[in-house]
Amino acid sequence: MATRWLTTQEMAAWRAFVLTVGDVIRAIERDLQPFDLDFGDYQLLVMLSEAPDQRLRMCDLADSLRLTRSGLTRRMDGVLKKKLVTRVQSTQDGRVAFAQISTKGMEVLKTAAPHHLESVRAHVIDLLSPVEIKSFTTAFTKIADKLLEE
Amino acid sequence: MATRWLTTQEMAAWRAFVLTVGDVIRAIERDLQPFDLDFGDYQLLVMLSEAPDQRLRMCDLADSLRLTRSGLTRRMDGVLKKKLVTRVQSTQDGRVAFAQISTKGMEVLKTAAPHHLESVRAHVIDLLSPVEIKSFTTAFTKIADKLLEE
DNA sequence: AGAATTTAGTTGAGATTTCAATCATATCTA
DNA sequence: TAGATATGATTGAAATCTCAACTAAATTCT
Repeated sequence: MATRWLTTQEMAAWRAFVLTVGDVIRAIERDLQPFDLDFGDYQLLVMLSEAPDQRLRMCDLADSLRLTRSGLTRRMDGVLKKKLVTRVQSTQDGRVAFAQISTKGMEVLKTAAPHHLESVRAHVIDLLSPVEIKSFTTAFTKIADKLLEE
Repeated sequence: MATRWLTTQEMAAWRAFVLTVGDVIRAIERDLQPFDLDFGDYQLLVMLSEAPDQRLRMCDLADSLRLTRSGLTRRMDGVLKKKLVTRVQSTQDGRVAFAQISTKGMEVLKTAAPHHLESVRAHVIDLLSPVEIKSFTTAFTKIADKLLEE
C-alpha cells in the first residue's frame, strides 16, 4: 500500500496541534497554582461537584478522568491530604468506595473556578471566533467518536 | 469584576478538547508500539532528522520538544541505549553537546513514519473536512501565538 | 450451595518528568 | 585580565502515572 503522506495543510494542522496542546495545559495549570491545585485536581473536583450527591464510585471517576484505577488511588492521596475530598465506603457493595467532594473542596472550587475560566478564555476561547468554536467542537467530537468505535 | 462564564458552546468546545486530547495521543502512541517507540522518541527522531547535519544542540532540542534540559537528558538515556541517537561533544564550545540521529535511528524512523502517518490520518486528519483542517490550524496557530506573547 | 469468574480497589516496581543544586565553560565588564 | 555573570548540561530527590500482581467482595454457573 502506498503511503498517504500528509499534505502541507494537514501537516501544519497536526504539528500545530501537537506542539501547542502541552503548552496550553501548562499555561492553564500555571494559573491554577495560586489555589494549590493542578489541572488533575481541578478536573477531579469538577467531576465530583457535578455528580449526584457530589460523589462518584472510584472506578467511574477514574474513567471520567482518563486515569487507571491505580492512578486515581494515587491522585486521591493528594486531594485527601488537602481535605478537598473524602472517601466513603459503600454499604451496598463491599468492594466499592466513593470519592466525595468535601465542604472545603466545594469552597476551593468555587474560589478557583472564576479564575480558571478566565484563564481558559484568555488562552483559548477568546482567541477564537464563534465559527471557529463551532468547528473546534465538531472536530474534537468527531475525533472522540472515532476513538469510541475501537 | 464579574465572572465571564463560558457559554454552552464554549464549554462544549473546551471539554471536548480536554477529554479528547489525551485519548488521541494515547491512540497514536499505541500504534507506535510495534516499532518500540513512544511518541516522545518519535518526535525527537523527527526533529533530528530534519535538522542540519541531522543534529541539534541539547538545549535547542529540549526547547523544540517542550522538555526541560533535565528532561531531555533523561529521554536521551533511552534513545541512546536503543542506539537510535549518538551524543557528540562540540569542539567549538566546551559546554555544548549535540544529539545526532544515527543510521539505525534514520532506518527506524523511515520504517515507522508511514504507519505513524496512517495512524494520524485514521485518528485525526481523515475525520476532518478541508475546511475543518484549515480552521483547526488557524485555531492552534492563534493559541500558540498568544502563548508566545507571555 | 460451592467453585469459577468478574469487578473494585490497592500496592510495589518502574518509567517519565520537573525542580533545585551543581559543575564546567563562555562571555561580559570594570 | 580578573571577577562576576550567563549559559549548557547533568544529577538527586520528589511527583505523577502505568503495569502487573494481589486482596476482597459480588456474581454466575452448574
